[in-house]
Amino acid sequence: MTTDDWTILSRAPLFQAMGSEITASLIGSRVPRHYERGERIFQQGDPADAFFFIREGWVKLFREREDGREIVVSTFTAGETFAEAAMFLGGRYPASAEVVTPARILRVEGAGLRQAILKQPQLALDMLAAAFVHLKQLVEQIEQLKAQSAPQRIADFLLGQVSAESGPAEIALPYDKALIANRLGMQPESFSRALARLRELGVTVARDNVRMKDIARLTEFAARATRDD
Amino acid sequence: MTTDDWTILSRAPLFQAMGSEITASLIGSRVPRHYERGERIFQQGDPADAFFFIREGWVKLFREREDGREIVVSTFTAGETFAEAAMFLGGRYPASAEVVTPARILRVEGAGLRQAILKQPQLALDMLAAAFVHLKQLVEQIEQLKAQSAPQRIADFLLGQVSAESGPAEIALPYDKALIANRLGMQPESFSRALARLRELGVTVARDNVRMKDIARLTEFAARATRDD
DNA sequence: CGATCGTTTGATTACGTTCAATCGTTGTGG
DNA sequence: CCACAACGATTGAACGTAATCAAACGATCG
Repeated sequence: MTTDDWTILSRAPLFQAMGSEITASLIGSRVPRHYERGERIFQQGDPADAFFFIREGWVKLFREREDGREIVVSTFTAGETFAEAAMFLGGRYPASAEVVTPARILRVEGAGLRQAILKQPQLALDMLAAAFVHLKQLVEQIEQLKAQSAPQRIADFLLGQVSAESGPAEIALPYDKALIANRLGMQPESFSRALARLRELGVTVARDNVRMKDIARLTEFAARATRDD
Repeated sequence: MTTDDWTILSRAPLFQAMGSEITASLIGSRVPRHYERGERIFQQGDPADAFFFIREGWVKLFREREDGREIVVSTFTAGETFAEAAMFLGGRYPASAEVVTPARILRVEGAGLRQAILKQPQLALDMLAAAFVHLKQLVEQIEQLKAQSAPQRIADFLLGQVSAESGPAEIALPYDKALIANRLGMQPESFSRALARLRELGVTVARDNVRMKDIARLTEFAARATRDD
């Protein structure tokens, strides 16, 4: 691992909580592995014996249904850890994970971590905090799905990619539009059309480049009920 | 608290993990309070300084939107605890809770618990387990919302109320149909119609009484894609 | 240059929402 | 005790949104 790798890694809440010695002993001489787009990291039902840190790229977490469809539950990117909770309990992964862009990902075995916790209870609190963050995100996603129309969900998604709270902004879509569509619970065709309809609110799209003229207006639109414009 | 109260309470995973001494010291001489239908337990944004154990009745957990609509995120019933994670981190409740049937609920202050954890790290692991269970449930709900039609979600809900895996079953709906509808992400009218359409699969409804002729068939229906019957 | 993949566009359909009216039950007050 | 509100649930009709099926487009890659 390069110094850069370490810097970014130690910024992740979980590693920050662990402190550098424990982190170092946990990771040892392991380095992030390169993944190609489309590679599986783990499969729904596999024994959950490790969690992951993303150094670069994007990962999708999804459920596989009997009928073959995939339902994207969440996406993660550089600087984030995922599957900590599942690993931690030593059960089985409740979903599958796959790389959606070229990526570098560090796999961290869970065995050591479980021991570390018994020695340093504060660590458990931090893991709980991480789990709670995911929990809140899922609750918000449920609210989104139940209460917002397709264009509103897209607006929310776009707003999640910007830091400013008003004024204009320009971003690059992080991954395939079809994947965004799935994440937001709609078909790619619906995504395309709904995104086009956001033009009325000052959103212009060229390839994966999205320009928003007025963040505040978009925020307003995402929050309000469908019935009023 | 009666002996019955204690029996049921100590069956909850969280209390089971704590052991009887810690549980006793945490609860002291507190007793479950009676709540009327419609009473608020806490409000989205309140400081999360306690969690709750349901001795009797049903509780809904919901988000309140700017436009006044309520989005039900989850429901809980006798023998279950809720809001542990939020309380535990000492932040604020991310949703509101309200009693939907006459109920008896025990409020447990969080301050003591946080201290107990630092003394008994295993407890943190158990709390993490509880959080993970909720996490899985939310993931499943997201899958439901994204992948299943209204009748399928109702079928899933009904199946969640029965213990058997095949054969016939008869249950009472636990609370208002309008609330079930909201929980499943649809309008009461849609619920009514969708439930009626389940008649073809051997589901007959009279008031809040639901009789299912063939659990296995219903399970099959809930899992398969909408396109095929 | 042709093949492939991701995206867009078009036409049609189906599902669920919305608005509205009705029905049945429960509970209340005259 | 009955009449009548009040509420939950159902039913009907019209509408709207998104899904589906199908085709075309554009960029990328071999």
